[in-house]
Amino acid sequence: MSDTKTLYAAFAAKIDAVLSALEAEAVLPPDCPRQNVSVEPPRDPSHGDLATNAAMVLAKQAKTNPRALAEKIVEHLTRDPLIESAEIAGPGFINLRLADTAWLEELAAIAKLGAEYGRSTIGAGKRVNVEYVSANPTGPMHMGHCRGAVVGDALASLLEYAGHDVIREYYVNDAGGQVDVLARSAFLRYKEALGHDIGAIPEGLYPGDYLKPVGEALAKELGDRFVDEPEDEWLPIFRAQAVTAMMEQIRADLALLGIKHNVFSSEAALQMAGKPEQAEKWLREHDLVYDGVLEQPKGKVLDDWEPVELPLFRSTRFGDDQDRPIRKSDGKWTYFGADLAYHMQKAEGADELIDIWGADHAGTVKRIKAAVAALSEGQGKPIPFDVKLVQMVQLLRNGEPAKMSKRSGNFVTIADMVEEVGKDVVRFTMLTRKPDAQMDFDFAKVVETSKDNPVFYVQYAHARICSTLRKGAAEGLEPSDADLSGLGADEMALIAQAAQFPREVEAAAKAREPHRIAFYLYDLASAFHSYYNLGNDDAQKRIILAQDPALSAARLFLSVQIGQVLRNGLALLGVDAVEEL
RNA sequence: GCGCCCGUAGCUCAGUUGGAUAGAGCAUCGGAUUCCUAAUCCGGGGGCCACAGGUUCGAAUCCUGUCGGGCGCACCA
Repeated sequence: MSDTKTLYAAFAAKIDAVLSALEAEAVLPPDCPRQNVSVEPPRDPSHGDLATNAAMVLAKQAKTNPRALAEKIVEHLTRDPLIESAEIAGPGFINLRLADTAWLEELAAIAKLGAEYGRSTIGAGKRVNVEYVSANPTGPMHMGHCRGAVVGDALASLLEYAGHDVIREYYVNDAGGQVDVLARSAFLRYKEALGHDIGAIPEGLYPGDYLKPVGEALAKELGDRFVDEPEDEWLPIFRAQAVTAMMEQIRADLALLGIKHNVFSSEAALQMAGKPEQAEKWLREHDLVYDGVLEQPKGKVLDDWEPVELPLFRSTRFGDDQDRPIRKSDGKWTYFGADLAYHMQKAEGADELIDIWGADHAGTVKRIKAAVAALSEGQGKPIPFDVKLVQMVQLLRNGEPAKMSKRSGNFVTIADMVEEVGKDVVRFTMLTRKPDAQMDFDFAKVVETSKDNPVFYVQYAHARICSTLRKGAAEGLEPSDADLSGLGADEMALIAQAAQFPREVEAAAKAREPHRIAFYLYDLASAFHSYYNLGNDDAQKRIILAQDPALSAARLFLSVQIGQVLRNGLALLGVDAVEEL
């Protein structure tokens, strides 16, 4: 698809071609490494539209100084009609200024590609499994899950847009002790629904009201026959029912944020299928699991410490502090033991794995990465595996930290949040900082100063474009590219900003950092607002000019394309591109 | 005590994976609406990129150490 190659990629290719020509002329030695050669828009716009460091990087190999080499490169570049000027600056940068036709070609590309403008093929043929949220099915989604959910969803969309085949997966922890606690809590609510006085919810059980409907449903379905039965009789039934109910709740909560997974994997099913046993067997055969006794951790006093022999994974071989148990002393799997088998299961259906975890699990990254590396390499299919940590969100309400513990039953749910400030605000805010830095989310502040929220700024730019088009149509002016000759420097600058979108998509996808798209959209919106406001100082610069229909049509055409890029970016973030505010 | 993450304007944060004179928003000061949405725009002031070394043509970015904040540290998930 060379005809749809985006502008920055095309110019990078041109410079590459020049370097090849110089190799042919023996100015450069053959096959000299070029991976450090960059072609990017310079930070300072006065340096031109594009800059390359090629001369500085390659001067040594050419056995000359950067400026001398730069002159040779410039000589070639100036032959290109799309390059208006090429100047050598500073220590040896080559600054290029592009001809208007180059920008107008890009504008045409946006018009032609529409929603596909920005889509990349860098991930073609790669199937990536992104696992995110994976909250325990013990209650509604709360703010502690929110950031990882939004970041994971946006990352999945971004990778898809960059050409990957993406699996959006949720791991359901329906096999551990927490879901037994859930079942016991549901049992109490069941008795309550049948008219028994249950008093206060005992310490250690989930006190939240959200289990009341679950208890009522159980009472309706099962009647009173389990009320006086021993736990063994009812626990599996109550557990299954409660987990199902919680997962329905969680799916509904995620839907409020516009999040949908396509695979839900059950930990219980994984264990039923004997996957952890298979993994253990293989690990033991390769001396990666052995029976041993852990030492008491230093720096922490444990009253109830007892040395026990457990099957341990040799994670210390991979830089971990301690070897890690894969089974508990009762013979059941630890979370880690099941999790490593789960990762092997995911690896069977993907070329690459990404997990989005909360930073409170940072301490477990080494062991799981070690296990995946050991198993996948040992089984002949080394698999790239990345754990992205999202840092804690400190949620404040009226200046006071809000509790976010499920056990307390006193938490701010995602449903509350979306109802109060809206999906778009929640999503955009979570994506307007890099995920590995802590953030404060002051509830009251977001509500009060919502007009200062960047999401409105970007949406306003889009809405403004829509309203301008409506206004134009009312005056009989329609966007058209029939005559773009009236477009000048102001318009070219705006196109240049839009033209960066494909680069940003690729850079963000490579770095697995969806927040970059949010910042880019802010910049693009800002460029459009500036452009729009030129018309306030100089009436000739307004988009709609009744006395000049050709120029109006061209400017409206430009506006349509800017709106398109805004829509494409907002779609990646899962934020609506509204037509009116 | 150990491991991981972070430290950039008064505040909240970006910084194109090592590039040129470090940028936005809020706050502050000063301007722009008989005119396409002023939820916007233009301009001023504000910096030892926590600190100290190192790597190189070049460091906020990479390495080492120190200080400060967060998270975690047996068979909980």
